[in-house]
Amino acid sequence: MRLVIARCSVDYVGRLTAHLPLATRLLMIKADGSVLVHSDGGSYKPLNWMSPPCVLREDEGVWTVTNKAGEQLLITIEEVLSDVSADLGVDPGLVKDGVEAHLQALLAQHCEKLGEGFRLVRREYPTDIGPVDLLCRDADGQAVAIEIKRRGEIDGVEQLARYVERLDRDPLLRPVRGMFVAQEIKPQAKVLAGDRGIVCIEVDYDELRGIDTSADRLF
Amino acid sequence: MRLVIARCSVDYVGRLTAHLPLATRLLMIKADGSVLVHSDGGSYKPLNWMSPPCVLREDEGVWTVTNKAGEQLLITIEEVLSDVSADLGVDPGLVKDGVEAHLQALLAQHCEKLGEGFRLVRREYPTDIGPVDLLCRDADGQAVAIEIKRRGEIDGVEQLARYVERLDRDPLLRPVRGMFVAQEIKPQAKVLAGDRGIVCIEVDYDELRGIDTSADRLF
DNA sequence: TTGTTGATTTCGCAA
DNA sequence: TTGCGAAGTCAACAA
Repeated sequence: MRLVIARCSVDYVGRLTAHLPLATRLLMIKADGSVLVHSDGGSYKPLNWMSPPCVLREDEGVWTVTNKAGEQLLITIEEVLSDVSADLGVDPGLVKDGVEAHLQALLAQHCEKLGEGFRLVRREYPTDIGPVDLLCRDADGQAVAIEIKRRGEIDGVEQLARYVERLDRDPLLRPVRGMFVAQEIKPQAKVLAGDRGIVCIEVDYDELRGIDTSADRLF
Repeated sequence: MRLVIARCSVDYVGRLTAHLPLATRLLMIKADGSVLVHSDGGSYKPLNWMSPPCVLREDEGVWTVTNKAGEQLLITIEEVLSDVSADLGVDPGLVKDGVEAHLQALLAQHCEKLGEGFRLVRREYPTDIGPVDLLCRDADGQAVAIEIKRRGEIDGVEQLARYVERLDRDPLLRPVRGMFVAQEIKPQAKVLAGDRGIVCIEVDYDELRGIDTSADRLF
């Protein structure tokens, strides 16, 4: 990795065109040739960048970064204030825990938490407009399509409503009801769900994880 | 801005928990206190980070970054390989040039590209749930409501369906048909559009831009 | 302040 | 490879 602090202006021509006027910025050049232009603030997103794979050509006062699609990042360098390099090696990578996939896995395993007598038919039950997270049968044997989100918003309800509409056309499933499950459901989503005849359930991730852990610890 | 290259391990506890094993990485500390942990590859997204506003506490071999919500980034530093600082000042910021707006302008000017004999009634035709991008009349004089997106997804189809439903209540327009226009339309959006009786058209932005340019150059 | 929408989204998984 | 949904999405903009 190479880190250059320089007074520069930057132009991007590709999926859009964008321009950065002359100012002092950090230019980060990674081992794969990708370039990031960072200012001293804002978020983790650079002001401008070129994603790998791409090629950096360094001319007198002008850097040209080009990718396969022909998109270009033009960096005009007025003055270099600092220029350091280091060999970082390959990163072992991030280990995550606590995202939607976990929630879905936990609920698939403990679907009785969603309603007494619930039995799982399958996860990722396919429809022709995409898979629904869980398909269950309730205590009466009626089909229940379940959409799981970390945070329940209006889109998720619409999405589930479409799934239910599709699944309800299947004579082997009909009648199908919908259940919207999330750690937290926004009021507007609840209203729309009510309109669509969809039940909303808010679940506690830590509690579910606890159940799972305690079940493991029985042995 | 301060740039530290160090052998370190990183733990994040907040909206999720995540761990980075010991490796050499770049730690970027911005003027607003935010911290980014970058590896020498991947995209512009850091391996881990803390967004501002947040506070960095530096102890012997351990950095603790905390934000208002109580989320924490713990950086355990084994060895510092480089440590440079620079004053970058405030960045004047990015100047963008949009694609979707341009696409709408081009199609308003060349709506015959959407169907033979099409005439523009107006851009941003108002309804009580928001303006539809274009309203046209086809060769037979029938009203056509047109929604333009850069990329056509399922939400856009729903949006257009709502517009068509509203406009169709107007006796001066009825019957109104819908047309969904984008550079690229996803298969699922096409399926839903078919269901809703909406026509899908994929247009070539570069070609349209070319027509426009050549038309300009007649003079 | 809160909600909604777009992104040069990026990222990960599965067909 | 492509498609699709999630993201610690982030960030801009409107209400």
